[in-house]
Amino acid sequence: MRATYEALCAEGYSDLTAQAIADRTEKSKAALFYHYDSKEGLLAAFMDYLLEGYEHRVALLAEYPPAERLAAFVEWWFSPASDDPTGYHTAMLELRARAPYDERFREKLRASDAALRETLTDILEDGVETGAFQPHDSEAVADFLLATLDGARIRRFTLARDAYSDHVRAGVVEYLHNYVFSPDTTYPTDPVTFPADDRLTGSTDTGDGGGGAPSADEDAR
Amino acid sequence: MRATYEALCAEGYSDLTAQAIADRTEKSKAALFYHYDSKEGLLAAFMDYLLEGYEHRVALLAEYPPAERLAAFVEWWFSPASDDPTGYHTAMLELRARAPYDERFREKLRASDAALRETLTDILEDGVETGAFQPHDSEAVADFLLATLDGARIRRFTLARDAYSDHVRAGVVEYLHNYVFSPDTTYPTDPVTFPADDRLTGSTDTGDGGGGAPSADEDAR
Amino acid sequence: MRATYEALCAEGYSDLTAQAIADRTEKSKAALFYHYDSKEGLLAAFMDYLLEGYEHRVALLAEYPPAERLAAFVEWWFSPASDDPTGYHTAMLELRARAPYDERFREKLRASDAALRETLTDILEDGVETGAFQPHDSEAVADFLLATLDGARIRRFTLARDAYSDHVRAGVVEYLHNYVFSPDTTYPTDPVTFPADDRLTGSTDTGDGGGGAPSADEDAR
Amino acid sequence: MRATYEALCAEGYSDLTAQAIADRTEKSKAALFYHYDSKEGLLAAFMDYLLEGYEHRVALLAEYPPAERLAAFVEWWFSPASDDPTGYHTAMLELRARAPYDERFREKLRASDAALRETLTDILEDGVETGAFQPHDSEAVADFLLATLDGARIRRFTLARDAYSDHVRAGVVEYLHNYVFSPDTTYPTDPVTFPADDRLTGSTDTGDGGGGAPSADEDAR
DNA sequence: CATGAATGAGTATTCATTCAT
DNA sequence: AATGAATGAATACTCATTCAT
Repeated sequence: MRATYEALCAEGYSDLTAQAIADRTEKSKAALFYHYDSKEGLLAAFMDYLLEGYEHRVALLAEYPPAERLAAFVEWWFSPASDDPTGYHTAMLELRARAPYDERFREKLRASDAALRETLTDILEDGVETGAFQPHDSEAVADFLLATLDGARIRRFTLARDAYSDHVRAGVVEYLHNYVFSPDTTYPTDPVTFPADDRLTGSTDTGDGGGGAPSADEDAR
Repeated sequence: MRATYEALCAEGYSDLTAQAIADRTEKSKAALFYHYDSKEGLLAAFMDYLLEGYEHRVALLAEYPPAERLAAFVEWWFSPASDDPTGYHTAMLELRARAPYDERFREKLRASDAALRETLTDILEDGVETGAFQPHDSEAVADFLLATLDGARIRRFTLARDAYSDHVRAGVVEYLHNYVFSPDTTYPTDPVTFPADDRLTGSTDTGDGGGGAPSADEDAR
Repeated sequence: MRATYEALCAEGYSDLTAQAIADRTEKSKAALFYHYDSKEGLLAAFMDYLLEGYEHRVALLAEYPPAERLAAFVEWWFSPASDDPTGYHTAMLELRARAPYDERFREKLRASDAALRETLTDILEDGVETGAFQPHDSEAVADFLLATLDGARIRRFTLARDAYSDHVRAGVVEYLHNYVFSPDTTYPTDPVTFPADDRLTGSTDTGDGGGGAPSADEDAR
Repeated sequence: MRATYEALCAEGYSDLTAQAIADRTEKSKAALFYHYDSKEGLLAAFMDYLLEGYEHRVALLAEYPPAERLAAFVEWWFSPASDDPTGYHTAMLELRARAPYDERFREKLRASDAALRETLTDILEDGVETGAFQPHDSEAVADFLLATLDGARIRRFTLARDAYSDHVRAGVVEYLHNYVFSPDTTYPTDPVTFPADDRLTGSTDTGDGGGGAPSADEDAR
């Protein structure tokens, strides 16, 4: 899985070869095909692996108050990828772009999207319950936020124009204050960091989160 | 160019072969390489072609009042692609995803993005001038809107979940009323249609707009 | 051996993989190589196994009168394979075709051929002794008959033209009457059935013959 | 076609690789796939090529009297292959053995078989007309003869026991005298040689026939 | 005995690109 | 300007065989 991750970052999806993955392993290319039925099968497994990781990481935030969690989630999309900024997200974008042609990927992508939406709606509903958020249609808000955050991230790394991000972040914060937060709730200036997937990053630790290379595609890695 | 468009729609970017393009031409594959230095060069030319088309089409809207133009622009992103919904957008997304690996594409993409932003800021500033819009930071608004619209479209066709779009559109309209429109401006219920690129669609004409398969990537086709 | 037989029927010789054989076993593929030095070695053993079976089955006919045995032998070649008509014979034909390239197979094939010829010459000589057959060169007759019968069977299943068989059978019967049978001997209308190899068929028994899927290649299975 | 022939002789069918064919060409392996859609397609074309050759060669015999032609045909099956005795026939046998698995081959094989049968029935009927042959069922005789001749040839080269051939030939001649020839017709001692396919043999010439490597499978090369 | 894991050496096929004509 | 033919370099996937356990 890790070799797959690294190869994906380095080569991108469409240039990804079985050899490139094997090269990042101690095993041979043939070993890959012994364990997975095909390159696609391997990638499907990889997507499952990412999703599992995402769900685990989200769970780590459960204790925090809704506003804090929401901010952590939002900031996560804007955080500069540490290791391989373009690499991973680009690869993931290619993968998303291939989904329409591949049944298997489409499913995985949907599952990841569902996970992201659920994360958001959970937070939003929690907030309403605790009174931190005003009553609202959590599904609608989640969809709007995801579109904006997803679009912002994609644009950031495909256009390599970090400047855009500030405008979008400001817009999002404003939106939240206007439609989501209760009058006395404010957007946390320095929220918890959304935990990174430390199975993929060279050496992370932390317990409170860690920086990592946050990001969430439909794949919600 | 048209053959390229069709091949791209039919095969997707990563499956696109020089042969597939030539097959949609009266000439041979070798002729492609006589006129373009490489497959990438051909695609770069195609992106230029799209951009030209976009600029021409935007110009057609110049006469309309700002609110009308803004609504036309917004709706354009949500319009269901008539001909080949997935095909074209998917291909374009793949292409965008490849940009980080290709200098040439990156440039084209930036140019397209600039064109889109300029379209928006032009409209926004026009609106402020005519009083239809309240004073605001047009660059910030443009960036926020583009992120949201782009994200919404990408998510629509990669996840094939049309439902999302309504939530996003509603959010955008709300946003416009809150931050852009003057108190007495309202979002046009049935705005002009953003003109389609009739060089690529079977046979369009119109002057007022035409239906077409609107869409605008960073590529602003 | 049985797994080998089944795999051979199902896959044909040239598509036969060690895995396919192992799959029809309770053991692993590696176990195959523990017991046999190579795939070819396994097949060589299989050919021995077939030959043994053949010899055992021929012995069961010893009691019958020569004309009866001869007819049983002849009819055997024309009998429609019950289970897997094409499968087995085809596989065997492939195997025979590979013989020229493999010393080991060639030997086995010769042994099988020798067994077949001996069966025939035994019958023919018995018949001369008992007076049922006229004096003749049993070796020559055996060779002629085997060529005809072998050719007929091969043509039947490679061309899938059952019609041919009747012409050949008629020709053979005529030949026998002319050159082999004594004036008062006639070709038995309903001779004993040549015994099938009940180690390979689902569950046969019989002593008097049994139906089975008779056939005899040079391999004389 | 010639490279295919040579590769087939040298490697056999199941070991036949595209590379092996290309190696016998001045072109590259890729060139093979430029001209043929697949290895199988190439072989299918090869079989057509053989059939064409066969038909052309048969035509060359048209002038000879029936008995002469019949003997030429019969002897052809017994003629020792000059160039590559085992090679070619073996390869063809493998190919025949693969036919049950391949629609395309099956068709070609049937066509070849039909050509062989027609050759025989034509000769037989001609003979009856000219009075050289007694009246008989030419289809039945053709089927019987083909089975015997085909079986004889297959057995000869898979068992490498030339001795058998004499017995079979004698049987065939006897059969012909008994069932086909008119009382005053005799089997020509030294008939015309069935023409070889000089497109495949290194350097043939002759006009009367030439020795070549006669043989006729269902493939009737 | 048995096996899960692993692999080296293939194999057909693809494709952007070239080039003689 | 155009092309049919050709190709080198890849690429996913296969398989008989090995081996540590």
